[in-house]
Amino acid sequence: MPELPEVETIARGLAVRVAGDVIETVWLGSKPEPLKSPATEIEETLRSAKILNVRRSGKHIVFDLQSLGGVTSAQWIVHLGMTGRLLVCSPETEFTKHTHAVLRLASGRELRFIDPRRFGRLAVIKKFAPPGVEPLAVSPTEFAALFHHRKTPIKSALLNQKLLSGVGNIYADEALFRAGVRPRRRAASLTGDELRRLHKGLKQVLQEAIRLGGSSISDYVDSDGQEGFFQLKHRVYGREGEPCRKCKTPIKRVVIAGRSSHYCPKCQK
DNA sequence: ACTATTTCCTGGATGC
DNA sequence: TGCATCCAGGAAATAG
Repeated sequence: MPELPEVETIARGLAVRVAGDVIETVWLGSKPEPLKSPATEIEETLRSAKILNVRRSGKHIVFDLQSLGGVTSAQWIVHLGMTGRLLVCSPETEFTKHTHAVLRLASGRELRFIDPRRFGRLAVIKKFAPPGVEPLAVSPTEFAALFHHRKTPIKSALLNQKLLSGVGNIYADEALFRAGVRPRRRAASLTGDELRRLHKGLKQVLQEAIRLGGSSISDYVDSDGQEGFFQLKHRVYGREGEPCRKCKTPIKRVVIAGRSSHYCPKCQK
């Protein structure tokens, strides 16, 4: 389940592999396609475009494109959803089920979009702007202001992409543990000190996860097929009933807004 | 303007 | 063993 660190890892890997390459042909699978822009618009924008760069914005992968003559620029936006993958491979590689898009590159390779659960989305746009602020770039003051007067549980607020772009279920739980704050606490009820700890904890957990190549839960792998290792460092996520790494109290799991949330009842207030 | 709930989607895990 | 049911969750849509 790609969140910010996983998307960052994938985007970095893709940048190394396909930046500078040119998209020759575009194939989009039969309906229902996971498209946010009309299929013809995606085809026209991608065909004959040069990939200048690949990067992450929130949970989105942004391909910076330039038309062959260098006349126009555009962006191809890929959201991986839960199970989306972008694979760089040779044309001989066997076609796996749930392949929704195939780009033939001038280098002779293919860039394939595969997504069994079809929560992923493809779009083209002139200039992408994420809905919220970047968790790794936001200042402590800006961060605190996001939660001012919000009655929703802090866990839900962290997941709200209009506030912060890129935080998902794993890293929200992990950041709350590091801050010592329970997920059900109303966002507005957090003290200045708790907000500072949450801001610091979130940044730390995201940066450490990026360093370890993300968390490999279910079938996540990066663009090289490599697994991440951050799942070994999880302190609460997926550890219901297991002892807290700090105080040995069994980790609790509750459901908040339909999302499972994990916390230590002793370390988090 | 917010907040909460439902829906989409498939594969793997679980239960009888 | 086999079949049915449940569960995972990002984000959009819907309801309150």
